[in-house]
Amino acid sequence: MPRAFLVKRRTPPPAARSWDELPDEERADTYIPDSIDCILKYVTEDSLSNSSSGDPAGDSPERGSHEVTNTSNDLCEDLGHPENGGHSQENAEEQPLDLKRSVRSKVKVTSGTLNEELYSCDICDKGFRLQRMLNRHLKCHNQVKRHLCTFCGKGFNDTFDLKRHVRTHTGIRPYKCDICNKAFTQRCSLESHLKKIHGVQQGYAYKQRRDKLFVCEECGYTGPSQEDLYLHVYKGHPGSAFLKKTTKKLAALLQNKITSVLQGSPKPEDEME
DNA sequence: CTCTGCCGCGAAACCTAC
DNA sequence: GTAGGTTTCGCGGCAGAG
Repeated sequence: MPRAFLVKRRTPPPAARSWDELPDEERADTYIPDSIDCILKYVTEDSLSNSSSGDPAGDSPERGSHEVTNTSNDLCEDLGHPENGGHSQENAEEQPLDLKRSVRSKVKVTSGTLNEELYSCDICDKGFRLQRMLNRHLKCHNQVKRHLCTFCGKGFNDTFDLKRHVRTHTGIRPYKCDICNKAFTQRCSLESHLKKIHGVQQGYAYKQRRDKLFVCEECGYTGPSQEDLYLHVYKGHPGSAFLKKTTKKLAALLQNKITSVLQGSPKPEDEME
């Protein structure tokens, strides 16, 4: 197996990804990047303060994403400058590579009948069965990327795309091979690995949903249920945005169970306020 | 009903061994 | 240069929340 998969070297960030030097089996399930604070600080102080075209009203430091007005190409150009996006000179040399990625275009041929597609995109003529699908598709053509990576400044249209991307910075790899302990950031990577390396064929139908994996983006902990994850975050990361985002109804439901589990354990600090 | 988070699929890019 | 496995990400579809 090529060692590149154990020690990633493609795009080292300004602050070294020390966690990437660990073997997968050591970092797979619970992995806390110890330099995450310095990275966030670096980005916050250097890039955000210098981006005069930013969104000062909407950028809370606690937010995982930011409203941005960069175009994707503009963004790539900006990232080439150390003062805008936190890239070092070393990374600036790799910028052509990033640029290639950013302009990568995909021509995806979607199977299915076009006869029932009543809503078509004026820009690319792609057709959709539902208006809301067209509305969502139009975001793809929108130059404004709503969700900005706090590590590298790259923008995404989708929060999940950002969340998935951030794992490349944090080193969190929730999907672990039971056979060789190698870990992956995405499920399809694990399934591809299982199929090619171990010859394990997944027994799922096309597009069949797998069991949801509940991942703590703070440390990489994975739980079998939302309740389990909530309990983990509640105890281990009381200041996590995850707790704030959990709906009140669900939180109340989980809180009752957690209370019975903890049986009088002290509340987290921010809950005490 | 709309919005949005999450998911899987697919493909380009990447990396190392040979 | 090529092969083969991995990484990364764009995007359509689905489903739950509001």
